Amino acid sequence: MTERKPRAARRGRPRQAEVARLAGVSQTTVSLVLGGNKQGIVIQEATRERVLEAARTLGYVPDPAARRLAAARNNLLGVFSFTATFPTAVEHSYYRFLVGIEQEAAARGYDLVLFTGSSSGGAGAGAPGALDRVRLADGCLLLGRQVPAEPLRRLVADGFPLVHLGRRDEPEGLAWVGADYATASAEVVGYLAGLGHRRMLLVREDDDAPASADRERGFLAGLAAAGLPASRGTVVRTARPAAELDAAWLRARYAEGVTAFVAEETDTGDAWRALTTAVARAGLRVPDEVSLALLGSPPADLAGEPEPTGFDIPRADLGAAAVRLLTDLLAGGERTSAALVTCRFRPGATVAPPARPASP
Amino acid sequence: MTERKPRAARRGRPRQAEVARLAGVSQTTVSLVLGGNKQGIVIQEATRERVLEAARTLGYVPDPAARRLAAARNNLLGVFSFTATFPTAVEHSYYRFLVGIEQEAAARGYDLVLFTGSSSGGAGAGAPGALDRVRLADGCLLLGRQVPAEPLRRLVADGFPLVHLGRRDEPEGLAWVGADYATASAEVVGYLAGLGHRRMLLVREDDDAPASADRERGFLAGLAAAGLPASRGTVVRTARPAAELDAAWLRARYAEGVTAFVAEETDTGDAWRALTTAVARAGLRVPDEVSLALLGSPPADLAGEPEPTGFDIPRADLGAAAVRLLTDLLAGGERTSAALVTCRFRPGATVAPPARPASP
DNA sequence: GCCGCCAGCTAATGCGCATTAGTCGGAAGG
DNA sequence: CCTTCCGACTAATGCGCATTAGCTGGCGGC
Repeated sequence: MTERKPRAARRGRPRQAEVARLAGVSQTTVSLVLGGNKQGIVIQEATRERVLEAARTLGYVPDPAARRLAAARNNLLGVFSFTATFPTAVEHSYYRFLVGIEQEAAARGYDLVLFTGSSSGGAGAGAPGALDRVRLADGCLLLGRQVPAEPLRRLVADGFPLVHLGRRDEPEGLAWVGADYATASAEVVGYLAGLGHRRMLLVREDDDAPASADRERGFLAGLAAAGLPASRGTVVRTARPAAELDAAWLRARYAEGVTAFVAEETDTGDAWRALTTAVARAGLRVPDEVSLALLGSPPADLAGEPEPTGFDIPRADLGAAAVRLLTDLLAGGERTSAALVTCRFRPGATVAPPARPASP
Repeated sequence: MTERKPRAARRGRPRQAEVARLAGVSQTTVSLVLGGNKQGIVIQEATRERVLEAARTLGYVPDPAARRLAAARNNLLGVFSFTATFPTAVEHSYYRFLVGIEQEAAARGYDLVLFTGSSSGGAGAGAPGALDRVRLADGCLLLGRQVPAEPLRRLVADGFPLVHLGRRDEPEGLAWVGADYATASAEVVGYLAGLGHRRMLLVREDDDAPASADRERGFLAGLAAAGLPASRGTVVRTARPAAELDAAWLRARYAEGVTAFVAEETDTGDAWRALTTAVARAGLRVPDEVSLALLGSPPADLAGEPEPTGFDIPRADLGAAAVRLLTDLLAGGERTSAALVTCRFRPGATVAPPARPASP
């Protein structure tokens, strides 16, 4: 008469009560044995064995929701992405991150929850309350820029462990892991200077993303380190590089003694594209007459071209670092709120010593 | 005295009870109002408004864990992989699957759990009980061949919803989604025949994977459909294609009137590799003198080569189809246990009409 | 004038687990 | 011989929500 009539089909997923029955102990004991027994309650080895055996027999796996509800943890890390990274041209960037995330998570004994509709940029990410789903996991990795501020703020305020991939200062207290663009950019400048370039230019888009600012900072630091001057025209900001950086412009700079042009990587790769086009139209040869460098990776459609000198963002490392930070937060909650990973210098084939002596 | 002393800091997140108090109703009513009230219980508009207002005021957000606990489902689909697919050369195959899986899962309102250590082929996949972790999800997708039979059998026996990507007959009752290699292979043969080829060969590795068998079946069916004969030597089985299929062998076949060589895709791509190498060494030109076709995708390292004629496995579609099947199983459990997705023909550049009339 | 009924709620219960108070049968102590 | 204590568990409780049984007060019907 007291027949169990579950509301939703239970799929035969065994619970602790079943394990307990099989082992001839109470549900509490099962919880104690399987949960690591942080209370230090003494349990006989034989009993422990019986419970473990029973659990194995039944294929018991704790219910994450229940666990969560009872204020424990799941060994689940969330991954939530706000940009439409999955199926588009930028897809590899997401995948690379994922590879690093996956490996590090595995190493630390966590499984991953991919919050869908987030990575495909579909309805999911924008829907109200979408971000709240991450509360199922113990903590969550965030990627992308278009983060809805308000829900995020609340999550952070509630103390939910979150780590953003990429620098992000927005909600106070949000942890992040970024690439060290500044150092890598300086390194590229150093390389150019070492080859003998005395005058070089940075082309960047006209926004104020931290990533752009960091690169400019590094670029200028690199110049300073090499003892090279920076004038007004050393950093070129343009919203429409394709239109403004034409052959004439490039020739003019070349005539002024500029022998190396450096572009920042952007979503579209437009700065780099404009630069290569302009050089070609100006009839200058790379790298014999003009050296070109790219502060990041080339756009996918330019894969066939000669490899640009510059640096690569170690996406996998970045993902791994983010997982490390997140699990640290979970473990003890150091207030370690940020970390930088270093980019790898890429020699490439677009840089050579300047052909003619630099003008004064 | 009855002061609330939560075990884990409650982070000040409001719950339904708080909303209820503020609105002057019961927690049940709040749940009813906010939960969509699927029971059709009548609630006065004024009350509804008050509740909504209160919820808004407090910034109430339902706790997903509690919600899932109460509803006895997680809205979680698992993804478990047995092969070391993640960081290796074959990585794209895994990624492609994932793209399709992700999109379809998102469309159906499921999140994904990536069981780690499975896809990275690390300790995870092999460890005892590793497969049991999937019970955390409502159902699970399986990829890879090296599936531990016993745990899998139990899962299936327990009625846990599982779908394997790729054909698989092993444990009776396991659902799967595969690519229709047979039809696609026949199509390639038909294409060759249509161009005038009268004698062609299939090179396959010496194992009995369903995938290989299907291709052979399709190949032979294609021949039959074109009214072409198949003799003993029409299908070449070899465990070491690189060694056995040398220039001499190829020249001999060519002398016999074979104008088209077809290779099956394998993990390593060795059959295709051997074929192209042999043709080159034999001094024959592709596709002018000899046509080559590949039943599948070329290995990644041969990406620069001319695109092989053949077909592509629609991995994303396959992933999506698998999710569809799995969610159907979850929803009502049709005993739909298998599905095939069709492969896309790829014209490529390694096939042309035979240069000389086919010998009898 | 009593019954039944219905609209509009509320009380109670359980999901699966972790945790906190016991409980119980001895062994040690006096 | 009775109290204390301890080892080894178990009973009970609550997490936040959904769901299912009520419960209540008014109104129409006969």
